[in-house]
Amino acid sequence: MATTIRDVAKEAGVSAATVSRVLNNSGYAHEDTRKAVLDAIQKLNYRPNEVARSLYKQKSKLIGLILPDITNPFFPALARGVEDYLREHGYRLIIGNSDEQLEQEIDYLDTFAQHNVVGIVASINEPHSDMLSDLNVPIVLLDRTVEELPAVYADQFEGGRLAAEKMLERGSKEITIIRGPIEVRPVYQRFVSSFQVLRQAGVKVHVFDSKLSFEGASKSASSLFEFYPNTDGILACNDIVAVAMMNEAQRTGRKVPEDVQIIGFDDISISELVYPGLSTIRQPAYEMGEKAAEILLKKINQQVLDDLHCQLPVQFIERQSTRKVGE
Amino acid sequence: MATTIRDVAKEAGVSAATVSRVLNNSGYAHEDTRKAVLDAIQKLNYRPNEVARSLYKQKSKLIGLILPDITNPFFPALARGVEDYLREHGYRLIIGNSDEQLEQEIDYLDTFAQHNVVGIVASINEPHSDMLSDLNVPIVLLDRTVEELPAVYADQFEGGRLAAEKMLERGSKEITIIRGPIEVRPVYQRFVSSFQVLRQAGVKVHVFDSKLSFEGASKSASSLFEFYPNTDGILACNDIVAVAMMNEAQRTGRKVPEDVQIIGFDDISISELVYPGLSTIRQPAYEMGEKAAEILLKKINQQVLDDLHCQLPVQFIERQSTRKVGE
DNA sequence: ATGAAAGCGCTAACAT
DNA sequence: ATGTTAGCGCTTTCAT
Repeated sequence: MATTIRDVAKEAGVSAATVSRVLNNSGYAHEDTRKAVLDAIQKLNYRPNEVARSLYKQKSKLIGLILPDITNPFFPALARGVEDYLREHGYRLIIGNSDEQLEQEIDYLDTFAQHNVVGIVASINEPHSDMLSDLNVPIVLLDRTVEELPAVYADQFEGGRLAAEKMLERGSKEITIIRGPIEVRPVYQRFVSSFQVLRQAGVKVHVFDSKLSFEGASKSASSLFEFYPNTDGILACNDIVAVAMMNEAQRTGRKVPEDVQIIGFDDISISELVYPGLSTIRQPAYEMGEKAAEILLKKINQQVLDDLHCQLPVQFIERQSTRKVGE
Repeated sequence: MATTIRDVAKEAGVSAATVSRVLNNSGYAHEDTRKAVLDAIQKLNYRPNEVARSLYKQKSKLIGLILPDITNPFFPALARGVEDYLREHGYRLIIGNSDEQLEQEIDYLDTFAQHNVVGIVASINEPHSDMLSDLNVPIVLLDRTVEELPAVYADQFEGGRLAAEKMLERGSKEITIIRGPIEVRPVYQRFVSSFQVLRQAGVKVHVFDSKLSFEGASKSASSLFEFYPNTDGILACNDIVAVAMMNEAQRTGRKVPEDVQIIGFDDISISELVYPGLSTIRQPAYEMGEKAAEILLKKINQQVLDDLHCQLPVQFIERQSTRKVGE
């Protein structure tokens, strides 16, 4: 059996209440008793039971995190940002993968409530507002947005625009945009933005669909050049898809970037390691996670938020899958 | 305020105890009252407070998971396996990244205890046995082993051997083994095993060190061919490192697999997507995670384990970074 | 078959 | 400055 606050109290020759006071630095405590208590705690290696604490205070030190799929490298980066920040502030994470499934999101939200989480960070598309207000717990959206909730995300329109412009500047004339699932908002936004720029520029543009997953990317890649053999520029919806497309380009004897240029989205770690290095639009995933955590803690501590929405800048990272030009 | 068991009791016109009974299918309950309670639960959308439950029973529905670094694609695969299995059985995950740091591992173990977790899955090298027995909670090691604890891992010796043999069969004569950090046991084991095979075969073999991370891989890759320019075969400690090396090979004008063959380890998702496709030793990560979860639940439910250690098979996955031979 | 009451470990009023 | 008491929401004897 773990040591309880009573054990400590007995050891120190005081009451449980006193122990609680020194533990929480609340109320008075004579320096001597304080020391006695601290000694007893040390001696018994006592750690307060968070569950009991949580039951009484109706709030835990737990924070819920919902991500679509931790298996997609973009999300672990977010998660680490969240975790590292929260951890330093004494909070821990209950984590759940939703696979973008409403049902699973709800299921986790439910669980979070049952465990008295004090806050939630979530990458979900349509927050179930009744549910959320029901929980009555601060939430911040990550990589997703909705008008009324705090959110941290990267500038998708700028990202989409940047990708298209850089591609244009580097001379591609027949560009295929790989569009991800339109239900995933940020992915759709970057598509729209790229598409607009390309259209206005008057180049030839194709739209080709792909899932965001590894298998999906691989599958769609295999038929890209059957549909659009003259593609000389690819704007991919994320880096995974970009890498798959780059593979297919090379496999079909095309040179990258000479014959086909490719720009990805996200800047996941692997993008730097593949050959040729993948040019991409960087989303500052780790920082996004940190920022979301920071905002969440502010809300938890009732501090006022300067802005509900925090948009982080994206950045064009040029590597070797595009033809560098003097700028 | 969330609805409590008393609200339900009042609504159903019974006592809290009765509600509890129907909730847990324990003790008697007349069919009529049972129905009344169920209706009330439905009507009030009542969900029992897991924290209160956990406090009384001294055990939660939470399971702790410690991973070195979720940012390394091998671990999310494990994590998903664990999560998906546990989830189906009503358990949730508190997750923590340790960065292989003893201090953080202990920190999380502590947290887990404070939250009354009923079990732990951990990828840690030296379980702090005093601590662990202190928690008095079942644990299963994942991707790591120690004599006395249940563990799930892939056959590292076989993996190392396979990689070396396949490389030999495919004709490389001057092989560089990229050795990861020797403190990480499985990584060390695969190295030893490969090394032995290569030595016995009498080919020229170099050993070159690298970290397992993206940055580490990239850094060490950049000087590989300065040290061993005549390398015609690379055995990498994991796929990330393999991809980095493959990049460097191509960057320095070497053809893969014609001039240099490369075999990785893990078979992370991206390995299929890079060009050329990376031949590798597959560890069944997702299945490992599932298996660990399964074993943990068995322990939690006091069932007997057939074997303490569960070793899963590895497999050589041949793609295009090696020269296929008729076999 | 059901209810009353105690208690899981902790904290916060309230006394002293 | 410190102790006593009640109670967070639940489960489980023990009565009835």
